[in-house]
Amino acid sequence: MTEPKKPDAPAATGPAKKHAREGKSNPTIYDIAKVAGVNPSTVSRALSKPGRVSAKTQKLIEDAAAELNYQVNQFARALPTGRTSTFGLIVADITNPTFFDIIRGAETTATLRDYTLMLAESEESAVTELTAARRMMATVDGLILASPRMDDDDIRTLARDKPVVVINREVDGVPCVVPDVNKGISEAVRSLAANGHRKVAFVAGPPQSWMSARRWEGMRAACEWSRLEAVRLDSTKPTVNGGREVARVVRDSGATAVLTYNDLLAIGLMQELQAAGMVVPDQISIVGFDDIFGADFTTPPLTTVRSPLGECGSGATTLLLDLLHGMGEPAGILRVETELVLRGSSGRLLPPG
Amino acid sequence: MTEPKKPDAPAATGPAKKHAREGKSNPTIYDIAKVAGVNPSTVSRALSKPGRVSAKTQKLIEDAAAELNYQVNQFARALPTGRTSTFGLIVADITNPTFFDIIRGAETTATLRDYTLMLAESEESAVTELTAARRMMATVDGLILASPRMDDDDIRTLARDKPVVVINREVDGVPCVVPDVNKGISEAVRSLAANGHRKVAFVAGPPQSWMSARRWEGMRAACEWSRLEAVRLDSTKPTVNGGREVARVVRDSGATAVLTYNDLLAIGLMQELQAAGMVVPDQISIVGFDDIFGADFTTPPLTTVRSPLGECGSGATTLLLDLLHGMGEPAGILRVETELVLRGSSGRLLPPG
DNA sequence: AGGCAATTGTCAACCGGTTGCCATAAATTG
DNA sequence: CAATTTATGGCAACCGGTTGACAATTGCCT
Repeated sequence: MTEPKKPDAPAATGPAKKHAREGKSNPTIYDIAKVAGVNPSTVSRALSKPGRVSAKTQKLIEDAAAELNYQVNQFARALPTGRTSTFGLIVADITNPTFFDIIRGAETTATLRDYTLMLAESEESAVTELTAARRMMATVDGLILASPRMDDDDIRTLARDKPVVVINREVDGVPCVVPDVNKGISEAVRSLAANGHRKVAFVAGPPQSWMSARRWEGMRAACEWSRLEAVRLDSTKPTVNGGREVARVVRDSGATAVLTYNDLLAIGLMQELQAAGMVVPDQISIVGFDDIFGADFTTPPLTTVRSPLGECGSGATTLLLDLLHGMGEPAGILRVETELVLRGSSGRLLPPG
Repeated sequence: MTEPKKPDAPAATGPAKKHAREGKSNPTIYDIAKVAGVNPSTVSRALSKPGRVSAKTQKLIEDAAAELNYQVNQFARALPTGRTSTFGLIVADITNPTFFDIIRGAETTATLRDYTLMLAESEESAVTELTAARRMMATVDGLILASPRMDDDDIRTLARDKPVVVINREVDGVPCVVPDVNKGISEAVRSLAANGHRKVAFVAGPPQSWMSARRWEGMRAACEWSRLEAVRLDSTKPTVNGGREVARVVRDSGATAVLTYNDLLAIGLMQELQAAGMVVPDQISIVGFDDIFGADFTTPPLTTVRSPLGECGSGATTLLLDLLHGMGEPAGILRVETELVLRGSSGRLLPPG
C-alpha cells in the first residue's frame, strides 16, 4: 500500500548516516496486520484494548507480534493520545544524597509498572525549577516534585494540567507525600531529655523550606512537652559547609544538644566542633535528620531521625499511577513515619571537669 | 461528543483546529502559520532549518511563535524524524554514590544542550541491564552505559543501532570514557612506599568488573616499580559490608597498607578494623578509590584515588552530542586523569610497641 | 426462514511536525 | 532585455498508532 521511500541519495546526506535505519525499520502494527491477515486497526485494538477483539484474533495477533519482536512506537502512540508512559522527577540538587533514595524509590516503582523516569535538577532555584517543570509537562504523563522551591500557586497551576505529586511539602489541593516528623522528633527529644539535656538548639534549613519549618515546630512542641528549652539557629546553606559555619553560633548558644535540619548540617557541625576540641557526645550531643547515605560513616556515627525517603519516592510514583489509571481524585496527603536511629553522636552529658 | 468531521468543503486547508481550547491543547505550527500568514511548512522550516527562509519571514514567524508561547511537540517531531532530544543513562546501582556524580555530570551537560535524561537502573544484573537498554533504544537519541555489566558484544550490537558511550570500561569499537588509573595509583603507591610500607594488599571488586582488573594491574605495576610486594585479595561485594567481611583476610595477609577497589570497601574495612582495635593509620594504612561523597566523613578521613566521575558523565554526554551533531566517527577513548587525595587514613607506620 | 441485537472487523480521519518536489518570484548574468 | 540561476514559500505525502463511525458477521428468538 504505502510504497516506502527509497532515496538512493548518492551523496552523503548526514554524518549520522551510520545509525540511520536503512530500509529495515522496526516492525509496525501494519507488519503485524499483514502477517496475521487482519486490519491494522484490529491490531491496535488487540494490543491496547483488551476484550475488544475475539480471543481467536487476539491470539493470532499476539503470536505475530511476538514473532516479529514488535514493540510499540511510543511517539506514534503519544501523538494522538498524549499518553507517554513517562514520569518526570525534579529534585533540587542531584548531589544531595537526600534525593538519591527518592530517585531510586521512584525509578524502581516506575520501571515495575513500565513507566520510565525523566530526571531534572533545579539547582535549588525556584525559577530553574519552574522552567524545568514546564518543559517536562509537555512530555510526561505526570510529575513528581521533590522538595520543590517554587510557590504553592505555581505548583497548583502545574497540577491543573497534569497529575503532580509533591514530596516533602504540603500543598493545598495537590497530592503530597510527607514524612510525619512528630514521632521521630519526639523520640529524639525524649532521648535527649532522658540523658539530662536541658537546652536544645535547632539548626534550621533554608528559610523557604516548608520542611524546615515543620521540623522546628515539631521540635519546639516536643521540647515544651519535655520541659526543655529550645532555641532556633539559622544556617547559611543546608550542606556540610553550612554545618561547619554554624558551629560557632552553636557553641555560643549554650545548648548541650543540637538537632539539625538535615544530616549534612549535622556532619559538618560535628566535624567543626571536633576540630575545635569538643568531644561528641560527651560535651555535646548531635542529632541529624533523614539518615542519608554516609550518616554512619562518621565517628561517632550520627544519631538521626530517619525519613523513609525511598518510600516517599515509590509512594509518590504509586500515587501518580493511581491518579492516571482508574481511581479518581484521592489526592490528600500520604504520611510516612519517621523514627529515631540512635547511634553514637548523642548521649549523656559528662559533667565538665 | 464531537461532531462528525465530514468537510466536503474543498477549501479546507490543513487540520482545522476547531476546538482549540486554551489550556487544553497547545498552539501548533498551524496556529503560527495562520497568525503569520504563511504555510505551516514554512513555519516548520523557519523553526528548524535556519537559513531556509528569508529573514523577513523568519522574524514574522518567530514573533508569532513567541506571541502564542509556542513550543514544539517533541512527539510529533520524533515520529517522522526519529530525533527525540533525549539521552538514556543506565547505571548499575542508583544508591551507589559512585554514580551520583556521573548522573549529575550527565544531567547538567544534557540540560545545557536542551536534551533530557532518562534514567534506568540495572540492579547490577547484566540481563536487567540489557532489557533496560533495549527498551530505551526506542526512545532515545543515544545511550550512556555507566560501568556496564553486559558483554562487549551486546554493547557493540546496541551501538550499531544508535550512538552509545561507555563509562568506566573499554569496549573495542565503542566510544568510552575511562579514568586513567595509572597516575593516581602510582601517586598512592609512591606515597605508601615513602611512608615505609613494604607489603600492600589490593582488595578486588567484582570478578567481571573491567575496572577492577585495571586497578589491580596498575597497582601491581606501580608496586613493582617501587619494589613493594603486592597481594590481591577477593571481596564478596563492593559495598561497605563487603569491606567489613574482608577485614579478617586483610589482617591475616600481613600487609601494612591496603588499596581497595572502591571507597565503600575501604570504609567498611576501616570500620571493622577499628572495631577490632586497630589504629588507622598508625597500624595500617587504607586507601580507597573514587573519592565518593562521604569519603571525608570518616575518622580519619579517607585517603583515596579520585576519579573525576562528574567529568566522566559530562564527557560521555558531550561525546554523544558530538556523535549526533556533526563530526562523524571520533569514537576512541576519552581518558580522564585520576589523582591521589591524601587524607588521614594513610600515613607512616608506627613501630609496634 | 426472517428479524433483531450483539460482536467483531474495516475504513478513514486524525495527532503535529518534517521534507521532497515543484512553482514562482527575485537576483544574477550575458 | 532576455535567459538562467537561486532563493523562497506552498503542496502533499509521509511517520505509526488510535478511535469514532459504520459495515459485516454471528448468534439468538420467534
